Amino acid sequence: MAATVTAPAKPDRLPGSRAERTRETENRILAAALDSFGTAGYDATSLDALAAGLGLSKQAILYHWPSKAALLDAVIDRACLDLVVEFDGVLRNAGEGWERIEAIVRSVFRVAIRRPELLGFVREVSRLGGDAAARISADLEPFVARARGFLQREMDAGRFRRCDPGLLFVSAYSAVLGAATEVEVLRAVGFEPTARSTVLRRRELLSFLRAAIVAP
Amino acid sequence: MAATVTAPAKPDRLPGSRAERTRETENRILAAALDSFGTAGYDATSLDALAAGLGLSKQAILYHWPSKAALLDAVIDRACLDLVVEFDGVLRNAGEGWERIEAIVRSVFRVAIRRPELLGFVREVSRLGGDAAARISADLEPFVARARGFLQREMDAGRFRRCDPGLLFVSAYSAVLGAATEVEVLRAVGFEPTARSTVLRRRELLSFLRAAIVAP
DNA sequence: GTAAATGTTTACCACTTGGTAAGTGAATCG
DNA sequence: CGATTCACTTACCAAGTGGTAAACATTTAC
Repeated sequence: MAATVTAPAKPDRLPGSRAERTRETENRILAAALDSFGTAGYDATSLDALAAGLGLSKQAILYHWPSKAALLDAVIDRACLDLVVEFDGVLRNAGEGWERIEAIVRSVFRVAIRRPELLGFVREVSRLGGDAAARISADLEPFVARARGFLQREMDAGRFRRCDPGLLFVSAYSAVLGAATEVEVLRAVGFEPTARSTVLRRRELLSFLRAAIVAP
Repeated sequence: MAATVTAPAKPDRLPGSRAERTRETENRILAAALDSFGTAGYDATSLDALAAGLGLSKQAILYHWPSKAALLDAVIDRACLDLVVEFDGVLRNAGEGWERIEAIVRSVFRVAIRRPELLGFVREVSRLGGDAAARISADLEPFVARARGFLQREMDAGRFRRCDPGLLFVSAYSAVLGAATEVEVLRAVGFEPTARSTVLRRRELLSFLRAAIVAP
């Protein structure tokens, strides 16, 4: 199962200092790798295909990272940074209680539309298990801890139905990620992944979550 | 990313007619393939490793199925058969309304404990996309249709909160499969996948779903 | 009992994989 | 300007990959 990697052609001559151009190349490699790992999968992505899609040779990639596994680690860190930045920004401007969950769900769906490979990548890494999964867990741990604390406080305040915050988190996480990414299952129940149906899904998911979470 | 396949050693001499032994061999191959596809993944499973784990040569597998993709198709059909048999049996003895959902969720968790590779395999196939995903969709379509019909009837009867049955199905499907299989995420929120914690998870998930689904 | 069908093995192949070694032209630095 | 570091390329390799061809032993059929 091989993947063909497409990416914007390499700009013949980049402006900027040497260090800047290097960083730019690394960014392009990370972006292409994230895309391919997140859609085709890690195993199905060869360094050759990745490099070819960038107009580079495989060894150019292995110059910046010593191995494919090291590249994966770098992509994980980058992806988590993107996610945390996105969510932090959203949460900073979000209200209280249920509104915060609504804001996060909207944010996840926005990511699912604009950068679907990012969510696919999270799935893929947790599927791979091992060191990679441990790394992504560690990267996202602060965010997870924050979410749990939030849920706990809301329960204590009587606004959310009382239950185990960790398990509530997992249930909500799965439901959100599933509704946002399980294209095949959605197709099976008759939903083509169009923008219109995505809006519908988001609304349904929100009322589903609201019923499940908010105290009656 | 390679997988080592372990399986019960090949019995030196099987009793029964030739046809029976052939069927037995095919069953062993299907079981080992399901296991490895479902845990290590399709790409990470080589026919050589699969065969070696069974005490066979790769060509023995390619005798029964002409290609790795054909083997995958056969495994899909087998896995879906197992699932449908399991769920049909459960539903035949289940009550009405919410009890049916509770019965199914218990059933999924039972599968998650006794045959975790089976749920992992469903995930893996839907991740692979393409023909394989289309096949599993087709195989499970009757079951999905039945579930949707059930949800619709319950809504019409006023027992379930009214919403789109297809999207409710996806949300519940994701939440259940996630709680049952997202080991890494569970670990991240502090749950080691022990039998005890699984029981706890099931209970929490049921109250989560009940709150989300049953009409107030 | 012999011939044919069947399930399996050994041998092999073209191709891809991640990774190493060595070379090269350009930017940077003294 | 010359030396050196840097970012990369070409050449190569050993280990696997799925798959083919042909030989082989055992059942089964006649």
